[in-house]
Amino acid sequence: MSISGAPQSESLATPDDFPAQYDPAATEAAIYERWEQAGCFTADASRSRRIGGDRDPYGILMPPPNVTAILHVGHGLNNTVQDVLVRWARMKGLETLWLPGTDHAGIATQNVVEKQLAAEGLTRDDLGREKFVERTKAFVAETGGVILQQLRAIGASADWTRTAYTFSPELSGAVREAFVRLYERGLIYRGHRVIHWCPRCLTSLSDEEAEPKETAGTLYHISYPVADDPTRSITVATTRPETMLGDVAVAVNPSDERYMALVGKHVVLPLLNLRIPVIADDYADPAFGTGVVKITPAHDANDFEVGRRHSLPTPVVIDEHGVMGEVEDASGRVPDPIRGLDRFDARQLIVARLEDSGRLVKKEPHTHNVRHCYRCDTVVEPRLSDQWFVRMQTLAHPALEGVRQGRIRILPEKWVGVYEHWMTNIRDWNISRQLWWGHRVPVWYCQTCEPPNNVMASREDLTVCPHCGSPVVQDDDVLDTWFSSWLWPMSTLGWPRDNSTDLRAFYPTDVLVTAPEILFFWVARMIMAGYAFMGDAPFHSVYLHGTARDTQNRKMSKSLGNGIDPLDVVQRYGADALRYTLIAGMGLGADVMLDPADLDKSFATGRNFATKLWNIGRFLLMNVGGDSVRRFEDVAPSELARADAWILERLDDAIRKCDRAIGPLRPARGVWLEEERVAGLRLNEYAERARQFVWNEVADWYLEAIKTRLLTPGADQQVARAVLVHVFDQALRLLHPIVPFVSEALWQRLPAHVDGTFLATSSWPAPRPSTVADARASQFELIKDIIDAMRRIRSEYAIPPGKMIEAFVVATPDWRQILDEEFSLISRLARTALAFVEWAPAGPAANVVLAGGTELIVPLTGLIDVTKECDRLKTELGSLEKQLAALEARLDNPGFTARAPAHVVEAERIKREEWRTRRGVLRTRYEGLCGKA
RNA sequence: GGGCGAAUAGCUCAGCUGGUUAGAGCGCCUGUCUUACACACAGGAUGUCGGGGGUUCGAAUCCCUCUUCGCCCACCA
Repeated sequence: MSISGAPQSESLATPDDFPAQYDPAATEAAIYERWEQAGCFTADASRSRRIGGDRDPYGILMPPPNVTAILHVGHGLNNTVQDVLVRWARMKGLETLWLPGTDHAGIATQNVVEKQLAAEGLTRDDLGREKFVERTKAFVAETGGVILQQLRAIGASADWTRTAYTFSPELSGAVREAFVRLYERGLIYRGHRVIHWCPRCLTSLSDEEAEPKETAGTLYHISYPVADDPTRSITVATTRPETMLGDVAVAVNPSDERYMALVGKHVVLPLLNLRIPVIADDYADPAFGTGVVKITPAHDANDFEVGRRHSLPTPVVIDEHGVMGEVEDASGRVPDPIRGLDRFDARQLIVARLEDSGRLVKKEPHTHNVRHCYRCDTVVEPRLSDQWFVRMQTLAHPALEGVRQGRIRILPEKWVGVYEHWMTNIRDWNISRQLWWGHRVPVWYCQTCEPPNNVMASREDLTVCPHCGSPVVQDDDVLDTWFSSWLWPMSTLGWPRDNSTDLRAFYPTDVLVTAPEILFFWVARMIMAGYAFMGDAPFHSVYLHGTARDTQNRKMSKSLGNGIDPLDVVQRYGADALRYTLIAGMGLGADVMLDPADLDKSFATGRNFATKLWNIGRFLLMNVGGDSVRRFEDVAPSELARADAWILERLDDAIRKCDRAIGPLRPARGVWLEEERVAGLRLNEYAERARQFVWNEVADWYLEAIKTRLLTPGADQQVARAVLVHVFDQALRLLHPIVPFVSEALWQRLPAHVDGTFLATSSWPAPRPSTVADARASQFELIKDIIDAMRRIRSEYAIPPGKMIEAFVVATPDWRQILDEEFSLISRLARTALAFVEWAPAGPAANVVLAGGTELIVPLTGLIDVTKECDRLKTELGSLEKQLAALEARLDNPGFTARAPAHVVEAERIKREEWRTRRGVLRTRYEGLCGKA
């Protein structure tokens, strides 16, 4: 079905153009195109109040997916959450910017292109740096950003006119500016130390990029004979025997009495027959292994520190590829059969040799953490090298305070502790990568000048030295991808241009939505950059959502093959079904469980809901059609029927609850107060209340209640139509952020729709000002109760659905009149005729006591077996007695009446009276029917 | 090793500051093609709220402890 084209006069639905099954495939793409063409998602910076406009701004920055990525369910989840918030804010009347973009993803993209080259039998070295970068650029230009197109299919209402890219000229300028500023502040330095190195990607990695994985390894105990006294030896324990070729000492704890006498003496390094000293250092833990630790400064970060403290040499025996060799200061340390071996093969050989020479004392299984490259999973090798580092401690301080003082909140709150712990123990960030794909380190070296003039960080490319005029060369390294990502909230808005309109209009933004995995990689660093460069946090809320998992609780991933393709879901059930299912199934921070093997079941919730919504629209249009409808605003309160009053009250309640679930737009006073700090962002609660309203209140009750009125021409018909259209319009608004497509499709067909207007840019509903409770609304509750009660009784006694029965009502005159007026409604929905009596007739009967003491009596003569009814009454009476006894005991308890809040006690008293009445009724019936108990 | 979190219906989970008879979706059972919807309607069943102890008039909710899972951090070679 196409929503465009058809003039209003023809919008009266026929079964042909309005099938019972909603067909998202025929609807969604066209709607999205119209939104985009109409500029619904384009933010107008000039309207931001911050630069003199008429609206409060609202901003969300899309976590940029890798430029080579294709959409997976994690993206779907992440972007759906953002889209719900953004659409909500937009409807709330804020000038809303959702800024999309991609990340050039240094290692990841380089790996992809290298794989392509490998398929052609080439390496990056065959091409050379320049050509390789050209090729990668071409690859990105050709295939990159597919994911942004895919995001449109799930309805993402991002401002595509502002799409950013971390490697664009603008953002590259920001990267360089940030680097130079930090360099000038002395916060970036060149460090010579042991860092994480990936021997496959041939680059260094930050601590965060080297992921620890628990591994079952072996702890080898090796005996090192004491020099000059071959009868004695000490035993060291290591998991990496191959590094012993680089040993320069063994360390014991200075307080360890076992080895005190040996400190200052030497031991002989097996295999090499090298004399190395025994040193005392606190690093050695007497309780671990043998208490002796071998020191290999070039191949272990801790050993490096020990070596530095004791001025030890740093022989390098493993090269950049993870192959054994005398790389640096290691002359004679790598004997022939070992040289040229891969590190793991070398381990085997060395262990074998130690075994042969009797030096291997013991092998014991040992599980420990081994770090792996986060991009290619290769075991990371600690490597001594020169890298660029950012001093983090000064940057961390304001970012830590920002969270502690409530400028920023992190939800769910359990992550606050994790954040604080990381921030207080923060270590310097290795930002240089030995890659070709990325922002080149903006540092130039002059061969002629003396330090410190020979090293220059510059905003502009340099060719000659500004000091001496000789040619300069640029640093070969590129920057960590995250060094551009951490500037995202600023760089995408135009930083460092101070006069950037977007920056002034939208910084700081509002909510950052992402997965907890990148809390340190990205979120914490963005906060630090925000304070460092803008003097303020980049957002006030961090929403960390869960992960999509399969039925075995495994994270969905490409490598496990247990993923769900969101586009597949969109194609089968529609984007709305995908979105609704994800939102409804996701508590704050909780994981979403989906079954990749049974999409039908996984997405039934969303699909069914979209269909239900569709059918309500279908009902409305079949009844109201193209006829003119009275404006709801023109309907006087006195014209409203009880059902109208009731549904309007439910609508107000739904709006309030949805608003409360989504929460405050931002902190009321700029800083989160204790009571609002955890408020909102409960999107599942919002979805649930909205669903309840539409399904359980509008569809199940209101629609059923007004069917007769809609079919009966007259003034009341017009009232019913007006209320129905109004209520459904409001419901569509309420649901639009979650199910944008079907809601828009239906909204466009509402009788009063003005051509060219969109639900996406219409206003969010507001509850009516709360007034005194409408008595007629609560009267409708009683009618509902009666119908419910009748349905239960009918079902319990297996009365055939078609059979009309009669019930007697004992009620006060007020209620009697109300029920009399609603007779046809009750009789239609409960298939029961009501007769009014002063007291219950004799004979077997079912009865129910309702609000206001109204008693409903259904004679069962001819319908049931008396013995059975006696049993049933007895059981019911029994359980009532029990519950009543407990209730009475509670009310007799002086502690309860004294300490419980008054309204609780009052409620209990009322309940006691109701139950006592009910007990009396049941007893009378029982005695009348079955004799004395 | 340190820190944090979770355990509620067959499954996935709500249940916020302790207070009517603990809820939803999916699944299951019974009935129904009731003129919007069988992707529906009406009704129904199922819970010692992980075990134990404590605080309280009152505990799924607060405290302690145990068990089992999960997450984060950490240089124990």
